[in-house]
Amino acid sequence: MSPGSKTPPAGIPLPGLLDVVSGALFAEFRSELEQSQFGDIRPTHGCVFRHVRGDGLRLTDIAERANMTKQSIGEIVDDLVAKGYVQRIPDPNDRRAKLVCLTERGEGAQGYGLSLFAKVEKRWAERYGADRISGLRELLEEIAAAEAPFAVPELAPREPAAA
Amino acid sequence: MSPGSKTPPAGIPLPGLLDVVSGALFAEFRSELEQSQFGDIRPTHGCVFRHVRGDGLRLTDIAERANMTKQSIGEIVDDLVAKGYVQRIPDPNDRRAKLVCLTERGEGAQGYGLSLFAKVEKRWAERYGADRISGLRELLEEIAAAEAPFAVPELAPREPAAA
DNA sequence: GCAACCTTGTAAGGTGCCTTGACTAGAAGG
DNA sequence: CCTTCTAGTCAAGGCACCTTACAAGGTTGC
Repeated sequence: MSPGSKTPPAGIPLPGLLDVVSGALFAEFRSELEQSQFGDIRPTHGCVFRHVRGDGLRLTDIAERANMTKQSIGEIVDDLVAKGYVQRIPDPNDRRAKLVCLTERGEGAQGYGLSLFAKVEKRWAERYGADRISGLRELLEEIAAAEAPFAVPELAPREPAAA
Repeated sequence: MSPGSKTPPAGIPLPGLLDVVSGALFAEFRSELEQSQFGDIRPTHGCVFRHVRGDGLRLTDIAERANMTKQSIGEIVDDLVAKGYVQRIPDPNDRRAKLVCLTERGEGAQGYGLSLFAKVEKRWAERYGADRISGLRELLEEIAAAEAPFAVPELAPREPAAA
C-alpha cells in the first residue's frame, strides 16, 4: 500500500491532455457549424458523416468503424434520414442490407464540415506553428493506423498477412 | 450551396484522430486498472481523481475544472464516498461548503493510476519514439494551457492580468 | 429443394451520465 | 433584521448508448 515503487512524475496523464485539446478543437468546430445552415447536426451524427462515402456503406460497417452497436447507429441514421441528410438504398448485392448514402444535402454538409475542420486546423497551425501541427497530425495518424485500424480504414496502409 | 470554395484535402479531421488515439491509450490504461485492486473505479470517476489533491477541493471547484455541473460531480462523489475513496470534510472557512478529500485508499488509487498512466506512456515512447511522445506532450500541454486553462490549472503559468 | 446455420437490420427495454429547475443552509452587506 | 448571493442537494427529464430478442434474407450441405 506504499505509494508506488517510483511514482515517476509524468505530469498530467496523456489521455486527459488529448481529451482537453480535442474538446477545445471540437468546440471551435461546433460553434461555427451551429451557426451555419447545418445547425441541426448534433455531435453524435459525426460517426455517420465520418465514414459514409459517396457509394454508401452498410449499417454493420459503420457500426464496426465507429466501434458502436448496430442499434445505436440505426437510431442515428433514422434521425439523419428524418433531417434529410442520408437515405437508405437497398443493397443490390444483398436484399437484407441497405446502403446508407448521403443525400445532396448530406454531401453538402460533409463537405462543409471537412472544410471547417481544415479551417480550424489551419488557424491552429498559425497559432502554434505549422510544422508542429503537421508533425502532430503525422504522429497521430501513425498511431491511429497502428492501434485502431478498424476505426480509420482510410489510413492503415499495412496489409495484415505476409508473415 | 456549392460544395465549398476550395475544400482543401485535410485528411482525417484532427479531433477524430485525437479521439481515436486518446481512446486507444485510455483503453490500455483501463484494462490494467480493472484487474487491479481498484477495479471498481469507473471512467467517470476520473474527473474527481484528476483534480482533487491532498488538501481537498470544494465541489464547485471540481465542477468548474471538469467543465461539468455541480449535480453530476455530486453524484460521482457520492459514489466514491460509498466505495471508500473520498470523504467530505467540512470547510473550516465556510460552513456551507465541504471539502472533498481522498481517503487513504483514494490516495493509493490516485497514485496507482498515475503510475499506470506513466507506464503506458513509457510503453508508447518505446513504440513510437521517446522524442516524438515527449514532443507530443509538450505541444499538448502548451495548447491545453492556452485553450482551456480552467481545466488544467496545474499548467497555465500565465497570469491573466498585466495588460 | 430443404435443413441447419450465419448475417443484416430492427424493436423493446434498461442503464449511465448529465441537464434544467427548484430548494435549504450559510455568508455578505445594508 | 432584511436582502442578496453562493455552496450544496433533491427531483424529474433527456440523450446516448447498450443488451436481449427476433424477422427476413443469404449460405452451405445434403
